[in-house]
Amino acid sequence: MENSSAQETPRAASLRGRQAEALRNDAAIVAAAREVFLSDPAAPMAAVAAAAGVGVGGLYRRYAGKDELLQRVCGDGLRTFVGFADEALADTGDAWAVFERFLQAVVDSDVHALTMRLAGTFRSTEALRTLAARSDATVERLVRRTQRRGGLRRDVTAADLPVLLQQLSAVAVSDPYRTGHLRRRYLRLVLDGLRVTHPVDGRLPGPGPSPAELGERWARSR
Amino acid sequence: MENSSAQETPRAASLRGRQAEALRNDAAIVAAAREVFLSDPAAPMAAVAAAAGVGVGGLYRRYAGKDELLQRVCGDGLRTFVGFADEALADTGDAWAVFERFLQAVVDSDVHALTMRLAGTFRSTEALRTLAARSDATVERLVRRTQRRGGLRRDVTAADLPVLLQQLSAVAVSDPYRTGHLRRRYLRLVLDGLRVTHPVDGRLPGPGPSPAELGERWARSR
DNA sequence: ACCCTAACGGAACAGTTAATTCCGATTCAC
DNA sequence: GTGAATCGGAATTAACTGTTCCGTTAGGGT
Repeated sequence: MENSSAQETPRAASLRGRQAEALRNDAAIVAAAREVFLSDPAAPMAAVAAAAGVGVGGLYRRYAGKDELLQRVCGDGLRTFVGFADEALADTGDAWAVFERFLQAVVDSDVHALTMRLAGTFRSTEALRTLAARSDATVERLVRRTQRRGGLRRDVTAADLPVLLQQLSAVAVSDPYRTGHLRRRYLRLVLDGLRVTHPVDGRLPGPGPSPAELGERWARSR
Repeated sequence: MENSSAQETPRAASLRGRQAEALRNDAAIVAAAREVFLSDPAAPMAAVAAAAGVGVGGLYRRYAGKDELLQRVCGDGLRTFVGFADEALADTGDAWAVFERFLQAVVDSDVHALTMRLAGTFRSTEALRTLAARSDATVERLVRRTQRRGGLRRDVTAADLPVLLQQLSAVAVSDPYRTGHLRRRYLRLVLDGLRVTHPVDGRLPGPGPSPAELGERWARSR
């Protein structure tokens, strides 16, 4: 939806005619790419073009190749994610409620499915990795705060969150609307497992995911 | 591991020489297929052959095509799953403990990952669908019993289980051993969310997955 | 009105991947 | 020693998909 990273967007002023079409296409392409790659991370460029109502030529005029398009989409997703996290951290209301809303927002916006399912699909960039690192740091702080003041169980780590989100994003049916509903359903279940008002029988077994294990997904591929 | 459905296995008696090799290959192929397709449902036949230490020719001597091999592996998995479910249902011990062990076993044996990740990959068969139906019925009974006598929260349905298992099977790192550990970790989390000794704030939102939604996965493809 | 040019759509090209077939070599059974 | 069963893997064939190329179109400046 939004275009945080101006891809050399020409002065956003309202243009008309051919240039207006170009601008519309810019938006359509990113939106289409987001949607298409979301439902199939390995989708062909032609599928993106079709979804955007554009010829493949139009794609290549803007992006040097598939990698670049993927990086753009993935970067947008990561930025949105970090946005949610920052927002949550800035919210000093009830810690647990904030935490819940944060996950809710991430799940609803599908950002995580996007970012994670795409990682490993294309050559990552330094910028992307930096962004990911910042993301991790923010989540880390959020988790700690929620443990301290929000009743989040102590035996989960920040590294568990990406994995939990990844699991949630594995829930998918053909109807995107229903998919959203179902994900919310399982998120609630997970949240109930995460908040331990009354200590349950066992600590979570084994250590959580290590940075290396999470990092596997960001390894450069190809 | 086991070979419930005798694939016209020649009288299991100990043969020797060439036929012994053939028999060994039979086993190696199924085992290799299981392992390979587990880590990559779209793996090429050549990968299975290599893992089995057999030429591709050997594969095609036994299975008419990839579909048939996939059906075999998938069927084996489903049967194992049903086995666990039956076993659980027959166990009249502490209902919750039995339920926990059941999920534990399913997750550990990776059956579900196998069955679900493969569904949709190949042309299903009537036999497979029948087996799936029986599986559903058994799980349904198990869930109801656990709700009645084991403290399983009332707002989950039997249809939630496949989805939860699917989510768990989305947890995967390169090391299969660690993958098992991590899955157990998140299973515990889910279990904590499933058993509600103390009522939590909200009922699970929305209706659970409908049979049709679950069935999508079994739709014939290709 | 009339070109020039930017942008467009999509056909054609080239490289890759993977299912399946085929065949010469191998090895036991008799 | 010979034949039939089995083997391994090269060759074949069919799709698929990223990318390039080019003829067409339509603003917009004069």
